[in-house]
Amino acid sequence: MSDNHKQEMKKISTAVIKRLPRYYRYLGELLENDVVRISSKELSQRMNVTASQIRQDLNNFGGFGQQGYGYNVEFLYSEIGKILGLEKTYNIIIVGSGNLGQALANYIDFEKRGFVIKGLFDVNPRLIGIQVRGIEIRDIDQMEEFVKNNHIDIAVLTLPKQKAPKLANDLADWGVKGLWNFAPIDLQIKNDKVIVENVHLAESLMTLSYRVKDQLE
Amino acid sequence: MSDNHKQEMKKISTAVIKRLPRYYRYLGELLENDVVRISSKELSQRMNVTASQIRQDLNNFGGFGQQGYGYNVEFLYSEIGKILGLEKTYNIIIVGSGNLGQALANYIDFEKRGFVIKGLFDVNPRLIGIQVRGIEIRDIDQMEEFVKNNHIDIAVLTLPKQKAPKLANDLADWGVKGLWNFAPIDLQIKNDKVIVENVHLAESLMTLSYRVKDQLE
DNA sequence: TAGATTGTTAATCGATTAACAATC
DNA sequence: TAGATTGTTAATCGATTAACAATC
Repeated sequence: MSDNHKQEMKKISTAVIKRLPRYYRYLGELLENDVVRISSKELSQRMNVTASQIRQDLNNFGGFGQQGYGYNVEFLYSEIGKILGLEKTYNIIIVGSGNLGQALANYIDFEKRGFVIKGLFDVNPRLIGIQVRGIEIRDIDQMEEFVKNNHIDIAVLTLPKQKAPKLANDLADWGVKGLWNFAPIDLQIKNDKVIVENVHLAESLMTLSYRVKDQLE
Repeated sequence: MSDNHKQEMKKISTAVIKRLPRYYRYLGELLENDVVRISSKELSQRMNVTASQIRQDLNNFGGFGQQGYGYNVEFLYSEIGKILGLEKTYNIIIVGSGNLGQALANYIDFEKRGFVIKGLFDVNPRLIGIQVRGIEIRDIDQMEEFVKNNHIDIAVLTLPKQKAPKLANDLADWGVKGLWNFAPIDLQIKNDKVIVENVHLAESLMTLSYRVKDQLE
């Protein structure tokens, strides 16, 4: 409890939070390779960051290591998992069941981490009724009832940008806590408790072209 | 030329570069709405950033505005497009034609920006031969020849992480300049001229769960 | 105990914001 | 010309790195 309190006191910067999943990934790989302990120095060399940064980042959340020894891989992996909220289960719907929505629905890995896809929705009559991973694509008209009855925590928005703002606000009103937004737009949600995480693929590709353009023959 | 020189002198920070596509998006929307001019102040209010930051960011690349007037929307849009390399054409292949690869292949928007999908590849015999947007999925064995003959600039990696490191290095050897990597791994390419842009979807979802977890009932 | 390595404070570096002279 | 707004320098803020005492 007091630890939790501490967390809420000194606001963790987004820079730190965005590095946590990468630590988690490296620790998972070490775990798979039966590595028992690792020092910040060795991890920093593998990850190409400074040992200082690793220690600073972790100490935002508590002291997970031991002087003279380093960090126990299994313990640290599990602790970072908890920090990231991966010990919980999230009920998810996918809003927009086109190619990208279906691709995400098929990502088995998400389910492993506790993200459970409860429903898929679309407006397109040709998609409605189709099953993806055993889940039927439903008419978006049924979404309000579905969200309210199935305790949906997160909605994945894989739909055209025109439809995103209205639906995002509706979903927030219906009690959804997080939006994973793939539409190329900045959502303004009236309910300011709702968390939005954006994946702007087009923007990612543009930063690539920025760096590639001078290499072209 | 001297402008170009200037650019190469003072290294532009990645923070700036990652903001450019967002400016580009907002300017594109203004353009669609026939807005002719905009001041850094008004743009800053719409985008929820400081006017100072906008002016600083832009002045890394030159003076695109005019005192007392602001910025001409069409001109600035076009200039940022050039900075991002969007006036060029990039030949692309998609390596791994599962759900995500096919979803990206179907993204019409990329083609609009000059990213032209030339080929799709996979190891799975059940996928080979299928057409996506009129492009046949080929056996990955044919990829080397294809890359060398078709002047491929960018490869999209939508394949399992086990296969990514070897193929990434092969592609670099065959002359590919950029890798848009969706595999959950940090690629180490021997040829250090090759640019890697990562889209780690699982990590994005984890930063969402980090922020959502305390909101759960 | 001696050596290793953390947790944490202090120093540095870089990015953001503020201010304002230049100028359209 | 007067008002508006840029481009740019200076000030502030925050994030990263270095250093080291604490301690396993």
